[in-house]
Amino acid sequence: MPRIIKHPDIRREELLDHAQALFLTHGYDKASLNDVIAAAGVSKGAFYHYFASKEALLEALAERFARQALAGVQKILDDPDLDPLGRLNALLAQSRQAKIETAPEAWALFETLFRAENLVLFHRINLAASKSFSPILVEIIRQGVEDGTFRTFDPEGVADIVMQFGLATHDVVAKAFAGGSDADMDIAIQALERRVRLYEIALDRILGLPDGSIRIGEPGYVRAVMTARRSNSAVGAGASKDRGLPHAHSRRP
Amino acid sequence: MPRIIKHPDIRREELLDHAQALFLTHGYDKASLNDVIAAAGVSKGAFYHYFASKEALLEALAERFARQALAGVQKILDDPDLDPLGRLNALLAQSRQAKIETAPEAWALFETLFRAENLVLFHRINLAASKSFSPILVEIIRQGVEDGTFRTFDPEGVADIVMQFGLATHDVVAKAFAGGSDADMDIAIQALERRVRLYEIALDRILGLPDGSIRIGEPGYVRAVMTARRSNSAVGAGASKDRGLPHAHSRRP
DNA sequence: GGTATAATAGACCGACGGTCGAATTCGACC
DNA sequence: GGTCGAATTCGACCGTCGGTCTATTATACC
Repeated sequence: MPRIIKHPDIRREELLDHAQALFLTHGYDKASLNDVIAAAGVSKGAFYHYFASKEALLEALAERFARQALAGVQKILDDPDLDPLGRLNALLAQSRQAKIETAPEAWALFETLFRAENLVLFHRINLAASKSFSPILVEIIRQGVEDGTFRTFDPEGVADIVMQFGLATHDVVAKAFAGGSDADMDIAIQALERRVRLYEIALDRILGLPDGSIRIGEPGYVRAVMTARRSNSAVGAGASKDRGLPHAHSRRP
Repeated sequence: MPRIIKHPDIRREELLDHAQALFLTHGYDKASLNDVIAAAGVSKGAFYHYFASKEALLEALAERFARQALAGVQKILDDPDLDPLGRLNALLAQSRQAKIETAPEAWALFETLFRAENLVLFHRINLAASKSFSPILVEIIRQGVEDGTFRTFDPEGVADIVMQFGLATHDVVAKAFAGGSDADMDIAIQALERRVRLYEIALDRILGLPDGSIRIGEPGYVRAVMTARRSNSAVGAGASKDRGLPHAHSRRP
């Protein structure tokens, strides 16, 4: 076996890239370390030179996600023309945008794999993301309270609720995909639109705003997301039961 | 090894009991099947006679939890004298009561173990519990909307939010315990009381009720819970780093 | 008492995450 | 350009894991 040496940062990023792809498509638990190093074309020793454990790899991946997410909203945070409500709305809109664009691998194999297997992965990502976003949201809400836009006594608590709603949306979408037929799909889409509207109004009221102030997404955006994904997965994944892991040996179900 | 035969239902419950204790104290992932069968005094063969897999054991455990929780609120559901708001409040009060009383093992070893390791376990329990409780909450809210007590267009969504708040409280409590010193503790308690009040008001407003209608817990209940737990754990668990699993062999960290 | 079936035991399996010492390459300094 | 220590890479190896399998014993029923 020829020995290949790359710049440490490159190797590390490569490992993260392949790990991300495998974790998203097959789940953290089911994608083995051997899968990851095989995909990355690297030996065990090399892997453990960069990461202390499989867990540490997960941690690093979650951090990278959070960092990217934070970078994605930097423009909104820096915009001096936005008032707190405008900033909050921009943030929510960006967050839904990110849900569509990032991690297309996950969406591609959504129906069979999403829920149970990616639990751990998403929890870690959300944990890291929350840690980054919580202070930002808190500051926005605090400013809004100060200038009289928002009325609440607990900015931290409201920030948590905002993030909860974000996660819950993700959950509900996942549940809808798990459903199945196209007829179910249509019902699910309507339920989701309704849910988004509910979250908007709930936030309005929690923040003491007139109904209709908070806008998570334009009407119809759920349908746009879901139909887009559906056609993607029809092309890429098909109905194959084969998980297609790069294993030398088969694995029992 | 002498051969012991017990009534099947007894064995099954015993296995669930020991699994529950081990899963709660050490986490689903870190408590191995060998740990479980050693604690229960049963062979591998016997275990796999009752459960198809470790995963199935987790599933059964979650279902048992959900069943017990449901039984715990049956009186509230059957009470014909309660109006929707009274029933919802009674349910929320009972839920917080249950959080204190059930699973004392978990509370006893809270600070070191709770969060990361029980992720999977709690997710399954919550999944099972949600499946049981969701229709109940939906029906209560639906009735409240019908008789004009509540004002919302999405009972299912509101029910989800109620359950989310329940989970979030659990999360926030966990985070507080992870803290440490008694000084932190006091700050954490105040933060929690504030959070509970926020959830109350948030639900009031989401349901279109006057502020102060929803009562999750009397003022001071958070402190009561946390100080009670603290003295328990001081007696039972101490500061030992030894995890005390019934292993024949040591396990690397 | 025989016999089918449920229950139990535990040796065994392949895969897993992780460790380790040896081998190779790189960068800095002379 | 030779030398040397650190960084990097390799892959055989380890103990444990969840799970399978065969054998054996208890139980229920005829």
